[in-house]
Amino acid sequence: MNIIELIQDGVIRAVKSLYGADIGAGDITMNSTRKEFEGDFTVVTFPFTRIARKKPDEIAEEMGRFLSREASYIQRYNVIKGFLNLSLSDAFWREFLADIYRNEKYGQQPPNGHKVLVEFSSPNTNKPLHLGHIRNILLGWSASRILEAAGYEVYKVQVINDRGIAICKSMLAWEKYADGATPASTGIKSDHFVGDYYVLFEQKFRAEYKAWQQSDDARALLREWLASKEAVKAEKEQAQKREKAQKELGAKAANGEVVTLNEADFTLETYFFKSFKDTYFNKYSTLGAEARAMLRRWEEGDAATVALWQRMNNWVYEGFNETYDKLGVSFDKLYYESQTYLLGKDMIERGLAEGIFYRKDDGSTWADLTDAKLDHKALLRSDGTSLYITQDLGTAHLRYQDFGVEKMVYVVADEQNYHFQALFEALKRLKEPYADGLYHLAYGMVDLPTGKMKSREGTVVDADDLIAEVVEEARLNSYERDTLAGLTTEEQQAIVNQIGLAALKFFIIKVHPRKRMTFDPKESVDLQGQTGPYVQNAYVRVQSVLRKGGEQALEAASAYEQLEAQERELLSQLYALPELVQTAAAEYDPSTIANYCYDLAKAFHRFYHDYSILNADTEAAKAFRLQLSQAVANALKLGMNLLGIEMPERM
RNA sequence: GGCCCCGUAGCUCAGCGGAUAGAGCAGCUGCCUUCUAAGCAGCUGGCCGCAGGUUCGAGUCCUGCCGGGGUCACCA
Repeated sequence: MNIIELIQDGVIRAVKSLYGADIGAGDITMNSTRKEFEGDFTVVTFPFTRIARKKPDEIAEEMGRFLSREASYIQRYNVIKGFLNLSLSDAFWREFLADIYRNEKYGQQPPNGHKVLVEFSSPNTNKPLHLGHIRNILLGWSASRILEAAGYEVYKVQVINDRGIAICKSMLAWEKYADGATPASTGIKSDHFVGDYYVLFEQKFRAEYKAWQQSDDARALLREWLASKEAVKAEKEQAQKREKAQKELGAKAANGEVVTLNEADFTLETYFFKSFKDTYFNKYSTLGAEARAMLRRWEEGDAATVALWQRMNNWVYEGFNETYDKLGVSFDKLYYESQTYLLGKDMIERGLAEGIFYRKDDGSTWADLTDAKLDHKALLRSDGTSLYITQDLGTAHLRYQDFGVEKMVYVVADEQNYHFQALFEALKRLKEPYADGLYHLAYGMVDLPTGKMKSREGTVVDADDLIAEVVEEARLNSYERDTLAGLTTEEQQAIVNQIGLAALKFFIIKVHPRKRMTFDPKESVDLQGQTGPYVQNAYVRVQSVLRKGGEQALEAASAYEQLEAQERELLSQLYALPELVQTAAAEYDPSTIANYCYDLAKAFHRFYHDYSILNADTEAAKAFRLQLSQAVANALKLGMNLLGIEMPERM
């Protein structure tokens, strides 16, 4: 029995003995005592008023008297209104600390024999990784680590979208304009190199489109559309958009920014050509035709095309791996869409045979999910080719065959919530054995202080740039402080990396995944306050004390009486760690771990400031505080590692 | 319009149905001859979007409304 269960048991006995009623542990409201009151745990006595027919404070008083008499682990109690604050005995805390301070695994659960797969990152291969991917990667990695700590055997995978029209655009642009240039010949990081050709394609295409807009064909189409009733609707929409833009403008102007409305954005012509872009690409564009031809050749297995595809994708992978290395993440297995996109058809056939799915007259296959409050979902095109969900069904099944996992977690942005609901529902209806263990770890988009990231407007924050920036900031700070003197350049660089990445990672992970977040680059490189480096600093302070203290015989701690309130506070926080890890795993929520680490670091910084460890009044106090510091450092290291953040020994 | 998510201090975010709603940043003020000041302490700052309801007790649960976002493809 842990202490919480012991107290609950005591309360149950108290209620029985004092009021003659039987209650269960679930009837007891208990939390850790707020900092401003004395005590470790608090029992709320309001709920017992009906049973006891007494006032809450009387109940608390009677219960407190009972517990301090009957339960040896209770040292003192006090009553404030209906709250019974219990202080555990010094002996209890001493033994708890002696138990854990050497245990670097404290907080982790032993293996539970269950397997879980986590999919994250899963980028397209036409562009380098950006800030949105970083949130995805950090959440996925952290969720994986947390599940491991909760006892699961975890498999980390990604699905790489290596096929389709996007990569063909890069390929085509490279073929047409690169003149044989390579990442090696240009010295450009290889994924950026490929991304540059994607951007180049878009530029050339846009120029082509713009020129075409003046053609007779285009003018005729525009005239025709202007006469349609769609244009009437569009007119209203554009007017609304203009109004909204004007309002935002007003706000900016009040801030002293000088901005003007671009009237051309709100004309019907602009609207038409914007909405016509895809049609133009597919029906009129020369470049579009060439890109689609390339896609067709790829699908037919044309050797030269496949070779180019292979070559460019490899460049991208090489670049991605560099970024993953910098972020300190890795995967157990990669799935490539080019190899999985045909999977799933058999499952759909089976579903069709079993009457779970149905086929429309036009030959397309559908799932009717309306009774699950979802819609009808298309599973196969009328020509029998597969869709995104077709592949997802197949990939899920394949992964089950590969790893035999009972659970699968998909770390994917929340814009795909509906897709995953439909996918999970379809898998459930197919009676897949893992169907009840599916979870979509959905996260909100990352905005900038200036608004949404838009690739068209060049406001996308590049992952590599961002990492370099936070590390550089850490380097400048460290240089100013001059605390790393005596270390080699490599050692210093390693520490500066750890600090910069801690700032970035902590800044992103501390926000609850579900929430859309604003990423302020300026704040993300902050090294003070509620940040990763703040937590690291608490750990480093402990290491410094331990170094100065040398080898200590810590048995004297058993003679330490009268723990200080701040020591109890730290112990109480340490006590909460194992359950916190399990909750974080059950809820797939790394942000709680980040907040815990911050709270613990904060409490330690205060303790460190207010009390001397090495110069404590007695040998017992010194030994006890060394144990306590060690335990705090272990907990911080474990917690931060669950977030994918490394701890330096000095900083 | 239907469904889903969000709304807490000037800004970014915490907050298990329980006590006087908390941090950080920003602003102002103190503390380094003492274990690393990437630290500590103090001040300033709140109709927890609004309105009802459930409850001994609601920022937290329920309903409605308002505001923001997402999504409603034989795209991914």
